[in-house]
Amino acid sequence: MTDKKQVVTRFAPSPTGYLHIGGGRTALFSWLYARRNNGKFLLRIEDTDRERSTDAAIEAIFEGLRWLGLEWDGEVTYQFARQARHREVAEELLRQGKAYYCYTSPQELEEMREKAKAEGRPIRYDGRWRDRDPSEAPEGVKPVIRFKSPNEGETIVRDHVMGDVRFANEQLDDLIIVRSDGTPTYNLSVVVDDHDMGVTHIIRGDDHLTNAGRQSQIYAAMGWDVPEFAHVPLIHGPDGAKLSKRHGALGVDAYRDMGYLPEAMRNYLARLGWSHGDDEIFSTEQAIGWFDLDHIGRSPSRFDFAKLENLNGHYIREKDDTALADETIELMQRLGHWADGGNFGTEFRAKLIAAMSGIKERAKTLLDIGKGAEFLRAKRPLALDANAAKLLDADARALLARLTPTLEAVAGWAAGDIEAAVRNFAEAENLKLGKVAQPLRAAATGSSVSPPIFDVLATLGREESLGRIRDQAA
RNA sequence: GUCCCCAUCGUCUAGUGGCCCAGGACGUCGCCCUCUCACGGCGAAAACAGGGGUUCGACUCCCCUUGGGGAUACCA
Repeated sequence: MTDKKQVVTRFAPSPTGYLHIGGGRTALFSWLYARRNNGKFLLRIEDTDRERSTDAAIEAIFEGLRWLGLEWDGEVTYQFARQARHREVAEELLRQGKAYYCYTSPQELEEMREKAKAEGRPIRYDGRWRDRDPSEAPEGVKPVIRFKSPNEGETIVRDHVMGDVRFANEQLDDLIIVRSDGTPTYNLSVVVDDHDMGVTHIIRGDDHLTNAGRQSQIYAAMGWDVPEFAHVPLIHGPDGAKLSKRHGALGVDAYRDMGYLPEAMRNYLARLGWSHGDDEIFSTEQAIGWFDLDHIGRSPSRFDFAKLENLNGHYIREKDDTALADETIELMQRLGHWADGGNFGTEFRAKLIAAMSGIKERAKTLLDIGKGAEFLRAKRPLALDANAAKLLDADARALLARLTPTLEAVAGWAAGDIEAAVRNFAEAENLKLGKVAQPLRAAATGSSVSPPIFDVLATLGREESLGRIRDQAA
């Protein structure tokens, strides 16, 4: 017990679609656990289903992990490429009498299931070839190889999340480890790969919990050490049903496109199903320092956008203005929202950065920042939204006309200069500041909502500001 | 059908027999701040699924019921 092996975790997605949020979280947990223990975090692509695996999906998985900031160690392992090794193990099992050829046809299997179902008996293979002599093999039938699993006793999966899970061995039938076409199946491949890769801790979705029992038996048959297991409950949708593609399960790329920050995603995902006391907001470094398997919850959780948004808003407010500006421009352009030929030159970027502290204060996502920055891109004469139009009634326009000379006379154009002038004006007119500020805001931004109006005017610049105000004055 | 897992506010969760007539966070609702909206501050409503045990004492341990979820493939 003294020579503790280095911790090795892995993330093993099958490339049949984008990297969904549940996968992202398991990857995060595995990554955190490896980093926490100065171990390695490996990536294995389970591409043995040749029909459904695609290169695009593999790329999406890489992209998703990179965006989440989950760098894996070493080379990526492709399971399909290791077929020969998997078959080798199957043959070893065969040699040791721990596996056997089974000539049962799919039709027979089907009948077996029908019958079992009709009689209300458990649906599983009856082991008809388990002890039969190979000489009885029918002509021309390509056999599968089945694992000879113990019939008596029980298999215990010691799970860090679920505790000890016991399976009666009679429940576990002899599973196929090599198909009739000679290709190995999942349960064999995972065991061989995890063993060969030196994986010490398997952290994965709890839909694999029953597999863990079967896999434990294979480890035992080969005389290999069984790794530590941690089966994490799945994430459900807002309606409580399993988060699936039909249920609006989204790829991590979708979250990026919605303007969420990776640091916020990491924080949110870490907190979803895992806890460190009452801590809600913590950095990735803290998560690495704190992460453990014992505080992963056992019950499934639901994905809550409202909380993610709140967290994202927090990280946006914390983030550097320049970085935020650049990321927003990148996102808006990639999404085609700002592809209208509007200026994205250094001038716009500078204005965006200057206005950022005010804009990010009221943004929950990068998309919100984009929206909040519209007033910087707007061209005269400004289009007014409904609220702004309502604000700019005849009285307000007259007020702006009276205000204009005051503004023209402002010496500097810093927010403080403008504010002082406007406050004096309001006082002279015997008006509350709001009565002047709102029409001003409507004229300057075309909206009833914006960052503090004097900041807005300052970043807009003297000429542009006065122009916009004159446009609405009457 | 069979097997396995789960069950605290609407949601994420703290809680590992007495510190809990249950704490935090998001959301919701008030109030304050205020040039709008936000941010921020203060406050409120809001939960131990039900029933049996065990115990001097159960949110915490055991059993049952109910309700969710997962697995039962020559998919992974």
